[in-house]
Amino acid sequence: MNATKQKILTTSLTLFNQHGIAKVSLRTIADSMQISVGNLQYHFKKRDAILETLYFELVEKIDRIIITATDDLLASVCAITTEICALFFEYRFFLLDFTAICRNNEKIKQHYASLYKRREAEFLQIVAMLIQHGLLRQEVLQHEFLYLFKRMEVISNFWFSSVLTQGHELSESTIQEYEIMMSQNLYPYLTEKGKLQYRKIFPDQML
Amino acid sequence: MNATKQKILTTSLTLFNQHGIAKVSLRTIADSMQISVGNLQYHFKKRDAILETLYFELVEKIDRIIITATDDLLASVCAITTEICALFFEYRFFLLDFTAICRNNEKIKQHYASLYKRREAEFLQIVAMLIQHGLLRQEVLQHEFLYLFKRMEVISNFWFSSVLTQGHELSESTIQEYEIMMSQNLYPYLTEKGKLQYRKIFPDQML
DNA sequence: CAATATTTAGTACAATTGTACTAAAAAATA
DNA sequence: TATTTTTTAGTACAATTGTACTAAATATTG
Repeated sequence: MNATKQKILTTSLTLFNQHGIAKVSLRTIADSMQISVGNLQYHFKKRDAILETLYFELVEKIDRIIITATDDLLASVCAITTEICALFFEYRFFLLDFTAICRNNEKIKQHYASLYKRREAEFLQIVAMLIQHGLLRQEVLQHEFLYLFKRMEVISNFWFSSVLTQGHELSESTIQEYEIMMSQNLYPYLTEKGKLQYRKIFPDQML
Repeated sequence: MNATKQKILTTSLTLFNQHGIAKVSLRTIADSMQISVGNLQYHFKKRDAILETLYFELVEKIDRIIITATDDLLASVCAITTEICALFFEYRFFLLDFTAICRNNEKIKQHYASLYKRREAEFLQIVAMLIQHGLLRQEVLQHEFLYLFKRMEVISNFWFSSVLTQGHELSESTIQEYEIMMSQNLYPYLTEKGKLQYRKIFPDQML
């Protein structure tokens, strides 16, 4: 990819993360990297083209993570969580304006809707595997793990937003808290065997 | 309160819920209720004044709910959840643009930040009571119920947003799912006694 | 070198926004 | 009724936005 085009993307990402999409105009981006708006527009005909490129960049990076998951199950599920969180932080602007973006961009909206379904299926597969390995207990409520997924997805997508609304800035500790929240969310569903492994992965969390 | 002023609020609420804050200008509101922008501005000097009034309206309504909670503990906790969800739905525009609002409005931002802390304390108090009544088990992980609160707060504030990003419209079933998610979130922490009561409250959820 | 394609800058424009301001109309008050 | 206050409409304005368009500069190619 063209060097200018690439720099437009990284500059936009930085500015979006810093000030939120709504407050970053094409002029803001152009001024920030000292090129003309005309030049910027030569590389991205529509403003939304920048957004979409960044979105699919993120999606692709996440997909690459998920595929590489293999060996020790519980540990690798936790590791994936960590990696996803890091990526989410890198593209945090996106999550902070998630609803607005989906409302204004049909392309991203539709893509995420189908992505969500795919992720749901993948999650339930992992759950099935965890049960098979005797790490997770059986369901005792209707669609218990489906709702667990839904909750995890909300937390995953909106935890950064939540932190901001609490009046804090996003930082390293935000990421750490995210990981604790996600892992603790899983904990009550683990079998004794699962809890034993959990203790090894997160010794600091134990009382 | 003045009739015109009141109608401005209800009209704004409807329009905000329908199209999102960003797409509702002062002219949109004025045109919709067939008054002049000048008149609108007479009642609300700043655009944000409308927003703030609606916000504090919601806060007050929620406060009234929480205070009236008394008797059968687990059931009333669930009942409160339902009522809050109904109010959130009524003012859903607010949650759908929560981060943007907090970024742009210092007054609301600061108020919510302190409200969050208050709610956290209240939640932990209720947890203590539930434990005392033998309905909730003791903590086994560090800050386990604090993180449970954090998760509940994220889900509570961003569930509607999440549904929209999944490509669905908000409806009655959205509210129902919210209630199931929130109650199932609590379930794994209940004692045998607590689970027994749970079964009475949500017989449909049992396998 | 000459010709062509790519990249850049600059200007212009139409649309929208929040808000300030003025004056008329309506309501309240004395 | 007279006058004072409240409410309403209308106009104007400055700022910002995304984007279209033109022409110059630069790089590439033959």
